[in-house]
Amino acid sequence: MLTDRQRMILNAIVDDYISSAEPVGSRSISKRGDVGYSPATIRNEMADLEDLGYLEQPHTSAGRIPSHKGYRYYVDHLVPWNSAESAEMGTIRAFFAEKLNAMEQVIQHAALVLSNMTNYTSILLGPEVFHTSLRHFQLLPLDDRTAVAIIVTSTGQVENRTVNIPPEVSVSEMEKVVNLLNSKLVNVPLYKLKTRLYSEIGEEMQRHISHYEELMQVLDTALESDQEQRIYLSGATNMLNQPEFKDVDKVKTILDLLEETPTLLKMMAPELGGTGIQVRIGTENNHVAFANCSLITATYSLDGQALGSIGILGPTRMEYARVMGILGILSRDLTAMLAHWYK
Amino acid sequence: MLTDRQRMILNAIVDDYISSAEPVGSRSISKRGDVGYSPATIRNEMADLEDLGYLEQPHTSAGRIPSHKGYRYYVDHLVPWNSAESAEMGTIRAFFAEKLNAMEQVIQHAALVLSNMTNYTSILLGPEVFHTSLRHFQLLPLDDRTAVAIIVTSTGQVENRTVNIPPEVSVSEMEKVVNLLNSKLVNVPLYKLKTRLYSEIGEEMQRHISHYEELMQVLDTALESDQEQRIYLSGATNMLNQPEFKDVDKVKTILDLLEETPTLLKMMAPELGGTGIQVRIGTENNHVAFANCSLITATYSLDGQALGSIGILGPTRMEYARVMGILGILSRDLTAMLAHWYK
DNA sequence: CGTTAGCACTCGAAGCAGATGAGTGCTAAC
DNA sequence: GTTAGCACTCATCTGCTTCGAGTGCTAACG
Repeated sequence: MLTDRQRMILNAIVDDYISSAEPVGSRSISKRGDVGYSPATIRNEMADLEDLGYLEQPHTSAGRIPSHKGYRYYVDHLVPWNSAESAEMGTIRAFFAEKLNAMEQVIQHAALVLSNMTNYTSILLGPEVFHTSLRHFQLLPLDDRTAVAIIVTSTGQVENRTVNIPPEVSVSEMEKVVNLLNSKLVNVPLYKLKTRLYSEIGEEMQRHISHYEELMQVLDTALESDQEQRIYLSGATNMLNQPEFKDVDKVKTILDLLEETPTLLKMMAPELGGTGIQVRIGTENNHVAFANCSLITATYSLDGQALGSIGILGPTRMEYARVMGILGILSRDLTAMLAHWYK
Repeated sequence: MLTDRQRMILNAIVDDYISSAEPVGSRSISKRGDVGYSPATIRNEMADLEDLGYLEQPHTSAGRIPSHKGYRYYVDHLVPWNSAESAEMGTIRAFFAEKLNAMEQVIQHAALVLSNMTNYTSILLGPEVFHTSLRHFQLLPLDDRTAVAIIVTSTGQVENRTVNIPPEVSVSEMEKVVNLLNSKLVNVPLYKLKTRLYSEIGEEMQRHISHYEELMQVLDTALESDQEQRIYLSGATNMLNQPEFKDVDKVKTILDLLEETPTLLKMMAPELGGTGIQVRIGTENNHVAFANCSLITATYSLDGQALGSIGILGPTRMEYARVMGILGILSRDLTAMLAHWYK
């Protein structure tokens, strides 16, 4: 719908604004050289672009800045898509070179690397409990009344929970039960554990075990899956580097939001059909506090099914191209790594 | 060294400044009522206090604000010591009412409660590895090449580490070793584990076990104690509420420092002889960035030996009385809880 | 002699006026 | 279709003034 020249100018404006954070005027676009027109011509086009809603003017005699619609167009049509062989590649690959074992560590480290590379805030969502399964279950007695329930998942995570053991239950009985669980529940997805516990094992347990009720209660709390999905944040204070957040109040509302796990979860939850890289600009994140922020997310997956997501939060004036490139590489590599993990 | 009246006035000034964050003038002190003198008299005393170094003037015709020395005097001699039965007590006790099991959870929760109650930043240092001992050791095989080493400590913490098992070592051998470890190393302090491993068990193992070298290597990484002591931060963004930190740059350096674990460790490390509540004002924290901050810390202990510490970081203009009261109560209760924990 | 009233003085904060200049929109010429 | 020229706008900067909170000093008071 836009002419080539309009696209070119819009592109130049967004680029300029991204790096300068100042409204950009017709003269500075003209001087850049890559748009070979005089300021006047550019002014005309800018006026048109403003009418079409791609640009905004903070006030009459200031330069133009991209509107949300402008950013959207930029992201959808103009981003220089140099995902191929970027300089970033090296850093990311180097990060994978360190041998890291448990999935959790990988994710945590990735968050750090991301925020350092981009100077924005990175948000990583751990592999969903949804798709991980039980690899091993164990009860370690601490004393005669308490024990630690240990759940090892297929991604190598180890979760533990302290449980109270009712006095009536004997150690040998506990052992029997644990063996039963390990033989029957291994490879069952975590979120199905509790239902399977009742449906498949209940009957058998009732036959062999006294104090069925009490034991079930213990197991129930033991298998309580760590509902709060792991979220890893890194570089939250990078927000403070951005000139648009030099107002403490604004930044405070954002940082406060970042401490609320549920909000983050909602934001980061992988879109249903959404594969590839998603960009949500300004109000597209459904939160007023993020009106001046953009969130770029990608998912990593196994067998084509999204397992978790990685994201970068920054100002709407964000280095979309670079960040999208980095996220693309990282999500691909994470996916590859997962596949390898499962052999 | 100060006269009663000077003390009274200093106290009034600090109190006023703590709640208003504005330089306080002679008139406002006089109007408060609790100092029954005219502004002129108070002015004279203020001039003296300034000469003595307890007060400062931001500029000639502004009110006075307490100097570091003034805060120090206030904290040492003037803080209304109402630790007895404060309203805070309820909140803290309520927090302990929830039954919480593992030490780790308790600490984490305490950090949250502290920052919420005070509106400052809370920093908690977990129980030192130094004084916790091994309660149980376990190796869970994941597949034929890897296993999870699980260490349960006397404080109920569960640490886990993934280790690679050399192909030459058989499962039954591993079991033998684990049993040996459990029979010999339980109740040994964590930091002594590795030396004990070599001194006491090495010999015996060499007799019964083939592939001694390889196994030792596995155990060595498995017992590697989680060097980085656990630090729990809460309410870091509360810093942004303080008017003295409305300048983004200042707050950024502080928040950045708070993300550096080593720095925090150094700051929070329990003082050697120091028992009770410690207050470090401004530059007494050895960090320029904390020049405008005060850190109040207390320790919790077992058998008279400090295990960890709890602290509140806020502006030098801080509600010392309240915070010190809260920290006092909480540290006492944590200590009591620990004693109970060990029975 | 300690306390207080009075007063001149200081100095930052707030408000205002004019200058500056980046940037625009429009018109007319190329 | 493009561009040069020009009048116009408006945020920002600067210097100036005013205002007032607060001081220090002196002298008077009980």
